[in-house]
Amino acid sequence: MTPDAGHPAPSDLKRKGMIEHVSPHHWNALGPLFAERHTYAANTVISRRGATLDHSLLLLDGVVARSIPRANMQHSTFVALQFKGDFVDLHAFPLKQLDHDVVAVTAATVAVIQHAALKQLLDGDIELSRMLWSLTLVDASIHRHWAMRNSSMRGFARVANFFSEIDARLAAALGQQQDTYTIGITQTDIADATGLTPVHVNRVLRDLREDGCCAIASGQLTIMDRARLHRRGDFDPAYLYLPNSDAEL
Amino acid sequence: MTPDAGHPAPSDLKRKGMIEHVSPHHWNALGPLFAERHTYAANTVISRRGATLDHSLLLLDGVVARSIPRANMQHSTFVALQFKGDFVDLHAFPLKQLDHDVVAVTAATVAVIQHAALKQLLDGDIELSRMLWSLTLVDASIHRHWAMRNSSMRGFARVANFFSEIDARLAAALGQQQDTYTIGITQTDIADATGLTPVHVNRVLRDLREDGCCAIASGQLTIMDRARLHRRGDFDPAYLYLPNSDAEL
DNA sequence: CGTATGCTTGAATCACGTCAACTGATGTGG
DNA sequence: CCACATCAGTTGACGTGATTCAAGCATACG
Repeated sequence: MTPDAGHPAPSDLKRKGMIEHVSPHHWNALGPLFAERHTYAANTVISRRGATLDHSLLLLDGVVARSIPRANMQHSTFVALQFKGDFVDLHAFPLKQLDHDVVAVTAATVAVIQHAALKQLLDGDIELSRMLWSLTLVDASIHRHWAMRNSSMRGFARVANFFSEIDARLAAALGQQQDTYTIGITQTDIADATGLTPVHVNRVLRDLREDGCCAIASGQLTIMDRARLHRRGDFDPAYLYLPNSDAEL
Repeated sequence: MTPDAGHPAPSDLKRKGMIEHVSPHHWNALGPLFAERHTYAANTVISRRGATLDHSLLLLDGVVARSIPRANMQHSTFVALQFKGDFVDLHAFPLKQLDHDVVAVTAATVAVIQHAALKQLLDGDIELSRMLWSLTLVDASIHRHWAMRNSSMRGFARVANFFSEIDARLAAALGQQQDTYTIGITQTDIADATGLTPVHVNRVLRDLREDGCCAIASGQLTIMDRARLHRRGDFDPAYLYLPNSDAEL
């Protein structure tokens, strides 16, 4: 119960973003378990579908995608994007087996936690266990939203909604809303995430720009008119269960 | 540690389907907590998006959908389907707030567990907690697959893959693979689940029938050629993490 | 009976995919 | 340094998968 006492986490480990679902007190216990750091270049595979993992990753910087390769290969679909402060593959702790690839979309640095160490901590801490459970459930909620978005929204609204989500999540990760974010994703990445072709994404981006919603150039996302963007994308952030947010569902 | 001793669960509570992820031993403790039963008529709402729940449901019979209503209303998208043996909204235990509607697609009967009772049990049982965590993670894996399917597969393959999943999950729920299942869903339901229009679903169903894959009539799904269906739908069941399955990812 | 619901089909339209060519920026090796 | 390759982005022309609108036909039901 001693607040903010004990071993301080390494300086690069900020309790910012989705990880805030873990209370400061519990973070004191969890943070120090992230012993290693790793850096991956853009467009490299971090873990492969089917691999058995004995560790999980907390994303410190960059963008990581969970990607399901299609049978024909060549092309794969992103089923989730992770930003700083996100657990990338916490679900591998209970499940062990990955059902998707984990790839670094941009250069990315992660902190590694061994499942053995995590298990030891969680075995004695039912509250923290439930916080981490909740973290994976927020992921699931986002998955549901992605399924909805890519199933039932047309290109224009779809991409608008996608950028609305990125805006909201990056704002949470950085601690404040901004008008421009440096994310470094390409139009092909957006295509993989939205289920459109790169060519069509390009046209939709032009439409969004001309409509005054947002613009993206060389990996820089600029929100030109947030309210308008949300309207176009029919966006309601409730499903993100943002920490420190009093938004009602 | 006493195997299969203690309070027997009510006779309608079978440990069959996804709930098999809970070990028989733990099921002895969990089963009896499902005190009530409820029955819902087809096309009725069980819980609304945004509601705060103090209980969760185990589906005993029928089909239940998790549905995200679109802004225009009128139309909604299914982001998950639940069959017998599935927890419908276990994620409401840690999260409390629902991010989607829960609707009975066919007549459905559920068993109710109060979160208070569940918490009391889980606070003292870290193993069972982790099993239930895993259950929700399998849900998440299925969500990811739905996102992939509805994002990047064309109508024909999409519906073929959808039926492949239903086949595999119902086989697990019933304890054995069958060539025909009585599920009672309409073509409109299939449209909501696959992100196609009911008219197009109708045409795709004709194609699947004429191709010799499968047929669906008055709620009866008939698998005509499973291998062919899987090939057409590019189906690999690994993502379902089926209990008692030694399938590799 | 009439009305509602689910299924089926045709014709027109449109959103999106495909193919292809071209640009500009960056990088590399001879 | 230039020749060349590579990759992200852009745009045009064209084809097609899917939506939309519409009509018709069943079966079930009050």
